[in-house]
Amino acid sequence: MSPEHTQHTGETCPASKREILSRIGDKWSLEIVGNLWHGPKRFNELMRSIGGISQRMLTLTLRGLERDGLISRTILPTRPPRVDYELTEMGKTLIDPVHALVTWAINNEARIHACRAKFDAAENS
Amino acid sequence: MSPEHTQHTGETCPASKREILSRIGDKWSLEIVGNLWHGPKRFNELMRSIGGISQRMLTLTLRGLERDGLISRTILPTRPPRVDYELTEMGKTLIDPVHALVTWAINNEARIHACRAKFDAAENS
DNA sequence: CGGAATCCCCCCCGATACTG
DNA sequence: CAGTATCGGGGGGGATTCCG
Repeated sequence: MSPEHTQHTGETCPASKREILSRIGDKWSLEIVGNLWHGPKRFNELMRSIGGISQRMLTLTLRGLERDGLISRTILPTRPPRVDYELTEMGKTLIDPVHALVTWAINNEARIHACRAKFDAAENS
Repeated sequence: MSPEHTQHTGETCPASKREILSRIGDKWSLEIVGNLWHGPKRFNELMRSIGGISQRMLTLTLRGLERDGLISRTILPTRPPRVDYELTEMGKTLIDPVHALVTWAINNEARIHACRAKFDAAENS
């Protein structure tokens, strides 16, 4: 164990890295991790707080994250049934990197939209 | 300007954040940014170093990143023609967050595959 | 060399309906 | 409440061909 910080200043890393990145870097996974970093949430809680995700995609993405060991799924034997989703220890190590990316997105959103408008105007000339 | 670090501990940020995230979080954008953080590269240079990307997707993704103001495209009037792609100033601010994510992916790849195997074995029982 | 254009397949994903 | 099942379209993306 203890993969000791794989020295990696650039290139390398063929397809497997990309596989992992597209797993956690897809449209909904980042969102779910972002919505779980305060603590556990239930299915419909996630559904509401994410907004715009279909039941199907929420289920599928949660399954994928669970399969990868990033979140845990706990069934509470209450009535009505209740299921809590929570970041695992490994999942929690994702918080910092994801948070950095989310913060970047928020801070640069306006600038990006400005660039887009400029670019589109230029090519329509 | 100067969006001064948007305080953001969790939720918030509706659809626009997701739009930006899915822009840079798609299959190829992260890869391209990762391959440019050492300096400019040419089209076919990127093609080779990324590996597995089609000409079409490289073109499309580069256009998208250029449109968003994250990379610049410079045509050198040499013979044969030569085109350099390079991170813009805003693009360079992406290096740290992306690098964090890539490092995470590399360091957790083995563990994730182990989790997957375990999960798949469990449900096939 | 660095593209643009066309064709076409696959699968992602939303909508809807049903279950425990 | 928390899912599963099924259908169907839309577009992501590969292969190929042609251009400057």
